[in-house]
Amino acid sequence: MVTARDVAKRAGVSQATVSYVMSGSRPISEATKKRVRKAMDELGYVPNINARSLAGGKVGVIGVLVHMDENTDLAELRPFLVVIMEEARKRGSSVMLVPADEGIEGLCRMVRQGVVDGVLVFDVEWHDERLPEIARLDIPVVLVGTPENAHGLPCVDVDYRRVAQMAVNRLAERGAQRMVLVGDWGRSLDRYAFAKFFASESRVVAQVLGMEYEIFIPREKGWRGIWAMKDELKRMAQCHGGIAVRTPHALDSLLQLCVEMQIQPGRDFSLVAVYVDGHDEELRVPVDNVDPVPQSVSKAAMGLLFDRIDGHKTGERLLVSPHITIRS
Amino acid sequence: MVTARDVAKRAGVSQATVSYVMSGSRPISEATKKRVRKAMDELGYVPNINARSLAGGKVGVIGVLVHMDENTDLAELRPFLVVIMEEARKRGSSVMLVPADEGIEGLCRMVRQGVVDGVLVFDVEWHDERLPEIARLDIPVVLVGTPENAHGLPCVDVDYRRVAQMAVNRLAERGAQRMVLVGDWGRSLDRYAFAKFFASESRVVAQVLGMEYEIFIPREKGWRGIWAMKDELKRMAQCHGGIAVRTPHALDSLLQLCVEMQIQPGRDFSLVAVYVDGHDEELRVPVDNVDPVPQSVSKAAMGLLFDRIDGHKTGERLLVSPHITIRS
DNA sequence: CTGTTAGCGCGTTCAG
DNA sequence: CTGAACGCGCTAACAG
Repeated sequence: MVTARDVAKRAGVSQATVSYVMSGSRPISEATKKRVRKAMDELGYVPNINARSLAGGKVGVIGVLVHMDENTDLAELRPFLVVIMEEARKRGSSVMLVPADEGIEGLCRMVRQGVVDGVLVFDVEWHDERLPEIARLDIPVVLVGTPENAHGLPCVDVDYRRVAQMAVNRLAERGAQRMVLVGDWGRSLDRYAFAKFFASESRVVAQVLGMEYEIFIPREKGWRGIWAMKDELKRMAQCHGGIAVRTPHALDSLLQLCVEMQIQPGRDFSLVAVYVDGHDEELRVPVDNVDPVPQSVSKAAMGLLFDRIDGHKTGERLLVSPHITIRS
Repeated sequence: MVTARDVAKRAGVSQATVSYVMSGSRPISEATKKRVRKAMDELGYVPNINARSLAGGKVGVIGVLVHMDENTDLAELRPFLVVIMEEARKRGSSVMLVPADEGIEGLCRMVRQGVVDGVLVFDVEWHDERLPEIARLDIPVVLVGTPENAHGLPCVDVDYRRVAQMAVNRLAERGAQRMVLVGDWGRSLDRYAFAKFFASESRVVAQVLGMEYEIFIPREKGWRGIWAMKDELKRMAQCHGGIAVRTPHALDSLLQLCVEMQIQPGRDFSLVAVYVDGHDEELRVPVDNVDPVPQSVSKAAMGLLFDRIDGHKTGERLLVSPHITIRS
């Protein structure tokens, strides 16, 4: 293993100088900097992360706390993860997945072991019992999502109110007098802020616009849950109502149901769904969508996290604007 | 931070003794062991991973090299990841995702930095140019997949030949005289061993059983690619042929096409798909499936990896048996 | 501007 | 069976 001492020897400086060249925490003359850099290159030097962290430096690892059980859809996590890893790499860090299913002991252990510089917390619930403990951890943390009480932790989320507004407005534009919101199986509306406020805000907007408003929560997982919407769908087709779908899975099933019932979204009723741009390629028909911009959300979250890690206490709360695409 | 020295002080022993109690690398009397353990619990002691690794121990981190770009389906990775993290946790390790899209420099850096004890390599291609370099890394590595030349690295994979045999046999059982293999968009058949051998072996089996054999590779992503099978599907319904589908995505689209064309799988033609048990809940109709048992594969891979990490050089190659479920 | 030195927390000798 | 002492590679405070 090539150590900093080897580099120092080769560059004819002290080992500490090598360290300062890397961290920049002390002014070093251009000449020596260049010599040291050259020596590093020639020897293929890579600083040992463990030694660095032991001596009080950064580890270069970001922890990402996520659910990983059978019911979670890792596909939804993908756009977040892609950006997170990209941003991490830009700053010379790596990403570590921390499963959240067995409580946060794992997280606590990792933090106390000194494996991570900071943590991004996903799947933050509206009433999230983990937060007090996480807040006590005393390392940089950013929540992705919105809890009722953040316990002083910074949050980043998509502006769920605007998501709802955009969706409902679109249905109204298309002339719907009546709308149904299709939720997600197995998750109570009150569990996550996004679902909660999407529902409440869309109800408000619908009311303001004089639309009838209904919520449909599938009682079963997958296709069967949506199948139960059959009658509702027929009704929507008769009155040319509007349907707002909150998850890609539900949308897929709904579209299948439409084919089966020979009902055509866009013609027989209006349809808006919340899904990430790009998912439309999987769809058989164009469906207007509000993109919850996971890329922007995670980018913002990483920005905040690295600010914290670097010692700057910046903003506490960030709401990212979604955007809508008309495809029908 | 609670250190081993603190524990030692409280237990009335030396720091070294604490270390020995943990590693078991030297016999310690039951009495002192108990005292030390108690002190650890009372203080909430967690050994510092960085110090441990610096002193020559393990880091407790497993790297997982995966593709993370727009085209990869993270959902397919989930069953693997779930088991990997479970197995890692059982052995007191954590899991680190290493993106493979920008080459393996990232991996090399991490290994030399000493961040990981071992690496699991996913998305191993048949001709994989990364392998020589990975082999030179000189840390425990296990490949998940099958390359033409493993460069001495151990591999774990599902027995793709048996997958093909099971699928084709099932179609034959159902009386199909003609079969079509539906592949995956955007990936050449020769890129991954699984696709390659699934195709070649199913062709062989079909031939032996006297079936006509055809391969269909979608030319476009998502729904549109499968749409092009329209005529073929009609033909299959006429002669009651069989279709074997290699990916869940293609299966979903195919089922939609069936609804649209009022063709019923199981009645009008026979259908077998490769998908993980559990995905059937998302399906509108029951479809026989060969489960490529990602759980078993990753469990085996982790077993091999930890053997390597612990210094035992065990088996070089492991093929895990798939299993078929008749649902129609 | 640079060199010297003292730890960081743990594993592992070597004396007892 | 135990305890003191050394060193892993690096950062940061202290001296020039």
